[in-house]
Amino acid sequence: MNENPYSTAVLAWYEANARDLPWRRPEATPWEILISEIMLQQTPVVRVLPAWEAWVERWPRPADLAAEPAGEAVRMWNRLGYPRRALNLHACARAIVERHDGRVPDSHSDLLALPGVGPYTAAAVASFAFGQRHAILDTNVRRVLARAETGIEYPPKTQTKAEVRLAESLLPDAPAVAARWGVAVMELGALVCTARSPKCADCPILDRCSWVLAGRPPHDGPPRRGQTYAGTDRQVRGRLLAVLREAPGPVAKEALDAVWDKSVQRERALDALVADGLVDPLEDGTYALPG
DNA sequence: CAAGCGTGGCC
DNA sequence: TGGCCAAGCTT
Repeated sequence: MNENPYSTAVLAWYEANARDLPWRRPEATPWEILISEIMLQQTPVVRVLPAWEAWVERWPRPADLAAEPAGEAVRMWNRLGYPRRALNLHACARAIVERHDGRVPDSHSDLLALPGVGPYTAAAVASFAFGQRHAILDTNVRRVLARAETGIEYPPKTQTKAEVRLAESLLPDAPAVAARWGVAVMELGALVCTARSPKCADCPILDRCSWVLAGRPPHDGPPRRGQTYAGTDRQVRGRLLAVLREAPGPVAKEALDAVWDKSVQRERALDALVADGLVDPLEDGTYALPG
């Protein structure tokens, strides 16, 4: 068998422990899987589940979403965070209709050309939706490989070429097995080999984990970058957009002004939202979600 | 390439 | 309590 030293154990563990997520079911369509992958970017599964259900019910095919104004996607995004992704998904739908006859493309390069689809998401859709052989390297896999292979607690802050090479070197040869392997390692990172308090007692490759064999040395080097939020433009953007999402139609400037005291920062945030295409300034001085 | 981009839950 | 973290992408 053309498998890496972990694959049998990890695949068996996945069979027994994988969560029953709707986008993993056999009947899930490539479009549904693409929606899930965009939603899951930097967002926990538990928060994605209800949003995903609502989206696939309302827009079961790319053409259904493509027929709507972008603002409807932003409104449906609700509080998932990073609302730019709603715009991206809407633009994906229109690109898929215009360039790919309404079907999610199956080639990695075509996927990569879609808005908001980067190397990870393109590989994930090609692998999970179409059974192709691509290295899956997300935050979960990076952490598992850092520990199991490299023997360090956390991967580098930014993804390195060495990590990509490592992930590729571990990829089973048969596409179907490779696809299974990719989702299995992700799941292992999500459920067992977690960032804080990993559940090593439940790990199927504990006896081969370089980090454990080295005595679980703590992370050294610079502290990992923390995200600040309170008081940032991001928080202001979030408040401004929330007002627009919750309103049935265009809102007056005064309603937006009420969400933040500091006018300079508030105006900067609003301008940025307009520049990003998330907010539409209307002729009469009111603001709306994009048409 | 490092910074910017939302939101909420957890320890 | 508050920093950390969550299936990244874009510029």
